Amino acid sequence: MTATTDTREKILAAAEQLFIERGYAATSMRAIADRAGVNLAATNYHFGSKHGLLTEVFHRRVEPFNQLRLKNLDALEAGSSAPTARDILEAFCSPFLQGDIASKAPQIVGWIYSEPNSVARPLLEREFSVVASRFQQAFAAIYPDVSAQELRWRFHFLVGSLLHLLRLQAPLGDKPSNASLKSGMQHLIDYSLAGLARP
Amino acid sequence: MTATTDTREKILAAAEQLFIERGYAATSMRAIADRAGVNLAATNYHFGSKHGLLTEVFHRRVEPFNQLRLKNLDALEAGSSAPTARDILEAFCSPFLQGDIASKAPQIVGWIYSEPNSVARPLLEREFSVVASRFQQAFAAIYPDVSAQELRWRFHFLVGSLLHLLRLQAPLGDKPSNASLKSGMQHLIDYSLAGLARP
DNA sequence: GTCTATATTGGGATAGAC
DNA sequence: GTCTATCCCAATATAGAC
Repeated sequence: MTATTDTREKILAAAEQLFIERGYAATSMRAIADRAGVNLAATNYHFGSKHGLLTEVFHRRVEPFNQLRLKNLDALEAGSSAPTARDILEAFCSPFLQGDIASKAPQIVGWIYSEPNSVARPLLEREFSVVASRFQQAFAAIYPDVSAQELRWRFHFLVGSLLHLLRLQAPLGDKPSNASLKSGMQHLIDYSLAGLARP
Repeated sequence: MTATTDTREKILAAAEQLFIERGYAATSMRAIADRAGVNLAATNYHFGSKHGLLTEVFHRRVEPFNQLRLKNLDALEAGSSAPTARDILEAFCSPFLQGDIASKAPQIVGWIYSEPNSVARPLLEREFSVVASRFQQAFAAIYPDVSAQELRWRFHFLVGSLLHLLRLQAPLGDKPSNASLKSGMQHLIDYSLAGLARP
């Protein structure tokens, strides 16, 4: 690593943390530069603008993460036996637990959905539309007697529960931790299966 | 109505709309005053500060809304026959559909949960902790064989699905409307019942 | 690639006239 | 209760030296 990428990385890490904590609009470039321990001008040199920095912060976590989701799904569909709903659900959710690949991905994804539409929409469309469509198709193959519209609703509610878990990690009153995310994900899968797999 | 309350109301309505659209941090007092058609100084006169305005915008929608939820629950528990899970779920969700009482409440609630913790937490604790606890108790009475911890998770996921519905109104790809909120709420209740009512 | 210094704009809040 | 005018500070972004 040269000093160049080092500065870049420090800015990205600081911005990521502050966006998660305070949101995009409430985070200033000054605060980012301060926490990164770099000069204010370096932020604009490397990313052009605050919005450019936002795009990069989001993309570098979510892109490899979504690749992993799709790889999981490919593996299931290439298998000899047809995947179960639980298999698909785990392919969709479990990457959030693989800390080595995307330790910050849960918080990044939980955060971006909470931004106003003007901020979040373009990023969501770009990064998630393929994944959402692939996984909905996978569920559709399992439940041929459920209408596409009904299936979209069920998927919608699943995503809502997942995002709420990613954002708060534990129910109000409990204190969040890495353990509670892992445990919560198991609860989520059991809960969601009941809602997804109805006649 | 005197001119006084009129100005107050115009500011509240404008702030409410802008907070929903852009979020708290991205909304300036100037933008609020402009949209309300009042002078900038009037905003500080009536609410002291931007944060005071936020508190009032939130409270005036959510307070009567939560009262209605609790009234619904009281009525159920005072009835001769024991309420079903569906009864309780409807008591919790249906106030979002009563446009005359709380036409903006769905969007307000959907929005406040998306604010950073520093903004949202104090408001959430103040306004929702009683309601959440009452409804969890009601579910606990129905499912005595499910542990309190497990029940908190299920309630947590239900709230996540509900908030996602309130925020986006329709699945990605569909276009949102009042009709889709109403229809979505029925889908949500069926979906959530399956997750809540497991052995 | 990184710094200092600064241009420029917009923010929240208030003093004081009416 | 409402206005005008303004204070003071923080924001994004860039110019230009090193």
